[in-house]
Amino acid sequence: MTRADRKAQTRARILAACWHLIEEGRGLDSLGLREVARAAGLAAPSLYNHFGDMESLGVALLDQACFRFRRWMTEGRRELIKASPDEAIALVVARFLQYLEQHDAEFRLLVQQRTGSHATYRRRIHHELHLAVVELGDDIAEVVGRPRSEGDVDVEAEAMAAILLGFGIQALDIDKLAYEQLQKRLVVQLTMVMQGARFLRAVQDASSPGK
Amino acid sequence: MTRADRKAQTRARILAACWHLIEEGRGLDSLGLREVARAAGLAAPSLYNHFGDMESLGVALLDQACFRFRRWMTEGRRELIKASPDEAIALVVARFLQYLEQHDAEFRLLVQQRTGSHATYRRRIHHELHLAVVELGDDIAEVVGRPRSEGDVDVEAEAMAAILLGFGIQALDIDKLAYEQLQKRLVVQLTMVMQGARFLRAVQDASSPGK
DNA sequence: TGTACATCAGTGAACGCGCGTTCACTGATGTAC
DNA sequence: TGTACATCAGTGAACGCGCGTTCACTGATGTAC
Repeated sequence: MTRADRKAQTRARILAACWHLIEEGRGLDSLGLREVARAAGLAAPSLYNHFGDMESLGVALLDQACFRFRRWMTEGRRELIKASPDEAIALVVARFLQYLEQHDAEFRLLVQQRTGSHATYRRRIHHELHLAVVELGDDIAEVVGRPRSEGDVDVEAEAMAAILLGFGIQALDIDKLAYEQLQKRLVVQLTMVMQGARFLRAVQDASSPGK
Repeated sequence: MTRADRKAQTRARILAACWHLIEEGRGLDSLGLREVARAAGLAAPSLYNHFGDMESLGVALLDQACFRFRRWMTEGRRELIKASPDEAIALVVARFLQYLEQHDAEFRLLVQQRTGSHATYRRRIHHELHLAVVELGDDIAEVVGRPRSEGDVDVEAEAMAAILLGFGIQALDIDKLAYEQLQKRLVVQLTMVMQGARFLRAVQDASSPGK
């Protein structure tokens, strides 16, 4: 095993140690250098061989979280675009719920830092969420069989994303019973957006007929 | 001026100093005891005459923020319940935008701590937001002229609240131009929810006719 | 293949600093008689 | 109203602690000849 391999391995061990701490409920802001080093089985100064400072460690963690989130949501796209509108909502919800169950620490980190004190982190997350919204908009355009004219599907996708995020944030703090009730409401709320968007498109078509 | 008055005054000065720091972009987690004392013109240990520890200072700040938010949103209710559905959305949006412009530091604190590491803070904020959602649900029930049966207006209100909060969070980080574009989308998104909810009520009435 | 040298991941000790909190004390305000 | 005492908001000094970061150093790995 080459030296570069060992280094990459140590770096991965550091990040894994961070995720372990985060899964125990810690936030990015409260992760201490020595604490991370200890959890990774290293002396404190060794971290500087892998990250210039604590901030770039934070960036690395957020990049991981963003990447995994988007990959997770895009992996379901193939089934999505074949579905009917109602099925599509069920698919998106199911996929998102799975994500929350399997990656709740990452999700918590994302929504925490989305409103955190660190502008660099915030911007990165906003950017990634925006990309996710656009992709969801693409899928909606497919499902309803429309070209994505004037970005109006993005408006619909953004509303759905806000509802999904709001649900996820609430889900971080509730027990299983409340969770299942909330879940039913989530589907209803997304259906409201979908039906409302359909209504608005119909109104728009009526006012400017013949394309 | 009595001694109790002086004490209350000092307490208010401490809280005001905190808000001043928060308005400069600071978060609750990074507010230091000495820093707050300095900003309030006090020696550090004096804070302990007013707050048992830093956590209860945080609670006091969040209580202020929650109280002002709810008061702000409920003060507009009188006009709201006389409005038509479309007017109602415009009124809610206008009121919320005013709140954001005039209390953006408080709003930032609320959404930060809603997902923060401090469970006490989170629960308090969830509770207050839930009350605000219920009140919005009451107003919706008035506007659409329905009894609030089975809490379905709450589902609608919750969706709208999620969209409003999502907007507010994005608004914390964008320039004026993007803000105005986002604002138009906000109205459209809330309209989607409203129309979608109306559609779902119609479906429900059709499937169980005669009450 | 063997040797001399360069690289560099990891280390232990130390830096200055601010953290939240405690303590004994001061002195003005309030209270009892 | 005057006096003796109690209360208590505010203070300066000190507590132990962990923070992020720097530095000179070690020793194994990699490289050039």
